[in-house]
Formats: sequence, C-alpha cells, structure tokens
Amino acid sequence: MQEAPSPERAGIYLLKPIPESTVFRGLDRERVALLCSWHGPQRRAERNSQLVSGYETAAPLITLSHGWAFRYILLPDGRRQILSVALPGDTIGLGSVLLETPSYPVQAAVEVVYSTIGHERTKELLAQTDWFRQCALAIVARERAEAELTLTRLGQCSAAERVASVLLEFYDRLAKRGLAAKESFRLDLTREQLADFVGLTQVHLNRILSQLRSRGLLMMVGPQVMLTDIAGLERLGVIPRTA
Amino acid sequence: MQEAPSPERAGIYLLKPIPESTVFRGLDRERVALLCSWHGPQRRAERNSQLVSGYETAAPLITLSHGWAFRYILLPDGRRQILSVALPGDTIGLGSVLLETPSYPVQAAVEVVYSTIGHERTKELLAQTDWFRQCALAIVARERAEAELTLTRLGQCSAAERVASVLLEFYDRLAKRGLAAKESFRLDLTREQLADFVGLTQVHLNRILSQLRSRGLLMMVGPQVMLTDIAGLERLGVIPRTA
DNA sequence: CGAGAAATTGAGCCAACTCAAAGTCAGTGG
DNA sequence: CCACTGACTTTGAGTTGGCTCAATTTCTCG
Repeated sequence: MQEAPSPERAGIYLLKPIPESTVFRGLDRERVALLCSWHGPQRRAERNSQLVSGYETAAPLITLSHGWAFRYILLPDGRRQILSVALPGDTIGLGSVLLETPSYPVQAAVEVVYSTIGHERTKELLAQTDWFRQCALAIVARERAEAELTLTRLGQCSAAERVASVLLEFYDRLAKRGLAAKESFRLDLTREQLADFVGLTQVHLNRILSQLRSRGLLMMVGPQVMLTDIAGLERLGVIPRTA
Repeated sequence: MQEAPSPERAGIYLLKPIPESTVFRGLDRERVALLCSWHGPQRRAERNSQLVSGYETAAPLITLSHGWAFRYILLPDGRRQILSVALPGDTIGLGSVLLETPSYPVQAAVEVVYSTIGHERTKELLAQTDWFRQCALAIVARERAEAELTLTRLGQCSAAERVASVLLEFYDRLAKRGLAAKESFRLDLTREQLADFVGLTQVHLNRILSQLRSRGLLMMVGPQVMLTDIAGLERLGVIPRTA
C-alpha cells in the first residue's frame, strides 16, 4: 500500500471513477466534492494484498477507484466464503462502522487504487451530516438486497446456474459504470476466488465453465469474458438481474 | 387477518413483547411509546397466511409480537429460498421501504400477532424523525450481517453443519428475548420450511436431524427442540454465533 | 529459459438428491 | 367415540452432481 505515483494520475482517479460510484449516486456536484475531500489520498495496493487485515475493530471506509477487491469470511478449518466482490466505484466497510463490529478481511484481487475515510471520521460524519447518513442507509440497504440474492444463488441454484448468474451480475454492474465493452468484460478473479464466491470447488467451477463454453454461452480468453449468448445465460441463471 | 380479539389481549401484546424487539433495542421509554403509537392495532393472522403477498410496491413495516414468519424468494420453477425468519420482536420490510423496491412475499409460519406502520407513513417517519432513521440504519446493517452469515452457511457448510448452526441461531435469538426455556425452544417451522431456509431437501434435512438425534446432540418432540449438547453443536456448526 | 502460480483434465467416491411408500398426527363429521 | 381426511414426517432404494486427490498443461514474469 503506497500513495498513487503522481498527482496527475491521482487527479485522474479522483475525477473519473468516483461520480459513477455507488456512494455518490445521485448526489449534486457540491456533495461529491465534499465526499472526495473527506476521502484521503488515492492509494495503490498490490494484487493479493490485504486492504483490511484480519478482524480490525476500527476499519476505515474504503472506496475503490480501480481494480477488484473482495470481502470474505474464513472458517476455522480454512474454508473461505467470499461475501461480496467490490468493483471500481464500490464502497467497502460501512457495515463495520455502523455496527461497531470487527470487520471481515478485505483483499485486493488485482492491483487496485482506492481511498479511505478513517473509522472515527466516518462515525463523526454519520452522526453529523444528514445527507451522508442518508447515503449510508441506501448503501447498506442495497448491500443487504445483494447479499440476499447471493444467498438465494447458493441455496437454490445448481452449479451452472450459479456461474451463469454470477457472470451476468458482474457484467451488469460493470456495464452500468461503463466498464464493459459490448458483451464482454474483464473478470479479475482467479478461479479459486470465483469458486469461493459461488460456493463450488475450483475444479468443479472449471468443468462448469468449459461446459458453458461448449454450449456456446460464453468465451474466455485470459481474464476476458465474452457473453456470447446473454439470453441463454439469463434463462440458466434464474436469479433475477438487479440491473 | 383480523384484529386481535379483546383490548386486554392487545394490551398485553403491546406491552410485553415490544420492548425486547430489535427495533426498540436501547430506546428510552418515551420513544418506545411513540413507536407503539405509530404502529397500527395488533392484528392476528393465521398460520400460512401471507402477511405480504406477492411483490407489493408499497408494503408496510411489520413488527411481530407473537409467532414466526418468514420472507422468501420464489424462483420461476417453484424453488423457494427463505431469506430470513422473523421471530417475535423482529421487524420485517424495512428494505423495501428504503429501496423503493417491490417487496418479497412474507408468510406466517404459525398463527401470528403483529402490527404495522404503513408504507408511506414509514417513509415520512424516516425522512422526518432522526432517531427513527438511526434505528433503521442499525436494523438494516444488522440484517445485512445476518444475511452474510446465512450466505456463508449455504456456501461452505455441509448439511449437518447447516442444521446445527441454524438451530443454534434460533436458540440464541429466542433466548435473548426470554423465549427459550433452558436448552430448549419451540421450532415453529415445518421441515419443508426449514429445508428451504438451509438449502436442503426436506427429505435430506430429515435424515440429518435424525442423525443429530442419534449422535445425542438434540432431541425433538413435536415442535419442541432440546439442544442436549450445545458445545457439540457449536463445534459442528462452524458459523460464528452472533449471540 | 526456468520457476512458480494458475488453469485444466482424469478417475473414483460420497453427500445430497429424486421418487416413492408408509407412518403419524390433528381436526372433522358421523 | 371412532373413522376419515389432509398435512406433515419418516424411512427405503437407487441416482447423480459436485467433491477429492492427483497429474498435467498453460500462463506470467523475472
């Protein structure tokens, strides 16, 4: 974790991704500026580094500008469930500020750029600034809704259904932010991470992916995913698209 | 759905369960009184009746006084995932008010007593009353956290682990409200409902239950569940207890 | 070009599922 | 009081989806 290299680059980060973000959705120019000023400087973190280590009691609020990160639970025997995947523009860690609960660990899936508002500072802002609290309420409510869809995916869907619906979810979320070209996007998770998100083995996930490929539903080249038959994927991935 | 039979009974419902509820946690006497006055009269609904039917766009806020209810998603092919189970004192439906999103259906698992605040009224209150919004924030944050534990249960746990952890969860939540006697409680869900909550078949759930019984971890007589080896269940149900 | 990480493929197994039958229980009407 | 009905639970038998273990191939990057 280090500061972003040059002011100019930092400037780009600051201006571009943030207005598309979840936190800032529907805010006027003035408030966006305020929010940006509250966030600390843009930092950069390497792939696989922990943005939030173990179970911190005072984890900051993180806003991602570039790259993917994920929040996870580690069970005592080593199993890992990825709770949520944060894409550029997403905010991580509101829950632990609100509940005064130790946070879950957060890890960068690729090299990321992000900025933070400290734990205490976030609490102050929540207490003092009405519209910020309003935002927080909306974000947490949305996160809850997303968790419930994820939960449904795990509880009711077959492996292929899970994979189809999760890919559509990523596609939709990226597309809404202008980060998906046509029917394709860059999937910045390893198979193992994706497997831990959809509750499958890395091995089985792989078989399902190649099955989807051979059914002509998608193509994959490196991290690039191309959804060649979105309608077909929708039919498979029964989970309602949030879009 | 009809009004509770006599004023006295309604009075009992009003006074007793509500102070233990999630919404009202940590509020002073005055605010609890306010909240009670905002809620409409206590109503009663039969087992299996829909408290919130289909996908209402203006579902009310529901506070349960007696009985169990659950919120669920129905997939197009009929599969059902129970998203959350509400126990006496719990509140249902904040999410749909906050997000202005059609609600998921809610069904009474047994005969229940509850009261409501209308959709519009809730919105007003959220906009106007600061401490009410504060409460809402805390509740939604907690619901998100619970959804994430449920999600982990479904994604990572074996059938026995799921059952053990869900039973502990019910036990803890009931005990905290004084609704569990010793190590036992009344499980007001059918096997099928429980199965749809933990993502198993009703048949398989049953085998697991009898397995747990024969391992001496629990006993069941009708709806009564007795956890005869809580430590053992804890070891099995890896999910951290919220307690 | 070599080393380590990630992805893919193969073979065999078991947990959880399906289909189906039988048993239990509460409530209802004769 | 008892037979009848319908909902719920339990048990049986056979199948399969997803898992494990292990080997191999492909990428990435120094």
